[in-house]
Amino acid sequence: MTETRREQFQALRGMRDILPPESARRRALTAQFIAQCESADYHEVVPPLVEDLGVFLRVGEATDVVTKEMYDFVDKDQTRIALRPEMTAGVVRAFVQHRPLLPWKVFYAGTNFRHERPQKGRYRMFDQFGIEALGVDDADLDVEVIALASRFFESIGLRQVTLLINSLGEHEDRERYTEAVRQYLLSRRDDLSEASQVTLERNPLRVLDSKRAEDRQIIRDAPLVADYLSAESAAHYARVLSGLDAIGVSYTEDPRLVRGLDYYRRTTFEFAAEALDSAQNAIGGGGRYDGLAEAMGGPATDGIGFALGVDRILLACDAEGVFTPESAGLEVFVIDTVSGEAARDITHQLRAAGISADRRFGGGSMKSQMKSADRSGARFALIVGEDELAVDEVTLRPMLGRPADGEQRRVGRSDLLGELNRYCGQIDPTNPRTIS
RNA sequence: GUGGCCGUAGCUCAGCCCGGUUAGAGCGCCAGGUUGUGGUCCUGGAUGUCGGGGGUUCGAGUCCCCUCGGUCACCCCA
Repeated sequence: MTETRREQFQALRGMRDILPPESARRRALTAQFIAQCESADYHEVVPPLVEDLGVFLRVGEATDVVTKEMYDFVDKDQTRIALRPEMTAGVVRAFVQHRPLLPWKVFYAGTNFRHERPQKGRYRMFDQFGIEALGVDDADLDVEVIALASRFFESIGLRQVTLLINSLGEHEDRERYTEAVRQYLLSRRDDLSEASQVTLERNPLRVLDSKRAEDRQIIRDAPLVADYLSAESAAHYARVLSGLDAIGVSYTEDPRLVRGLDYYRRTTFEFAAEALDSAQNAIGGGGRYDGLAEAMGGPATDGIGFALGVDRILLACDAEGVFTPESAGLEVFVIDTVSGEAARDITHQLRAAGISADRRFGGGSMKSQMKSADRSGARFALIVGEDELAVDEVTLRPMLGRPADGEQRRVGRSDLLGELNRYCGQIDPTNPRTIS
């Protein structure tokens, strides 16, 4: 009765630990994305993880992301704050606060929180990266933004990605269209699924996204946005499409694509991974949000951006069997069967010289230390035993069977670095190598 | 938030339907075969709050309830 068991904690629901080697793979993915961004002159912005609740409410009062899924709470000073459910709102807030020169082209990579029921490819804590470009009304910017995402997917080897695209028109167009959809759906209200009838009340456009069989037929006959676009919106959209054609980015027009966030205007798009058979096959999405900066209290400023889901991209990569980067690999594993002092000193010396090295702590037999060396994947085992110690030498044993690494041999301690430098690369300490 | 399925060693799983001696396998791990040499092979070894709590029973991994977690779908979205 008095015996108490120590409670064992585990990660909260929907949150998980990313362990090696998966952690390195994610880092490599992000590095790829950053490279694409920088090639187009986008630079990183790092907004806070927490904002005033009001910032996120601008995302849309009618969206689930804001109404049901936000991690919001009252701070110690009684202000209402929230963990970000997405990045765009914070970035636009930052834009309004700092008023940078236009155009402002930024990228971000970070963690978001949404209190949803976890599912494959959907977690309560999840990473996204994306870009935002503010201050330009040119359709060619839409093309640039979309093309950047498209190039990124190609660069990591993803092939089965479909770009879905649509235009929701200007604010007024969208309003008129929404009303038309509402009227139409009301006329068929009794045929809609129960859930969609509820959705219809607060956000008619979202009904168009329903996956329920009974809704499908009705949705098919719903009014099309294209018929509600102003001449200007239609021209903008046409120019986006012709731009994509010109640079060879293929797309599928989807007149039902409405997307979940209220702030979208005109161009909207989504990337679907065809290799994913789960319902979570949207690996990214974005669009224009021309009214958002103004809603945030800033000047009327056009904007466009997208966000990509790291977890889902990786899932898609798994499904296609692509993007399996290998780590750089350990160069030397030091084995010391005497006192351990040589292992201590040599690993330090090698690392300082830019050669990656590891050893085993706690000694152990030659055999067991060799097993450790093998498991480490090291290119060379560097052996120090009684014999070597006596004559101030080490034994260098190639472990990977590469002909270029030569045969096992004895090397003088003073010649060690010179010998290894013939095989192992130097590390620039200001630019540590990453896995590629 | 709603519903289906699942939860047994570090991992993948068998055992559960038809309760009954020390709960198993493969992989991994450790050690030895090889008193200085890994990856193959052989031999041996360690490891389980059977997710947690309660109940039924002489007896529960096995049956019942609750709960937590996972998973899939819906909702929604990346």
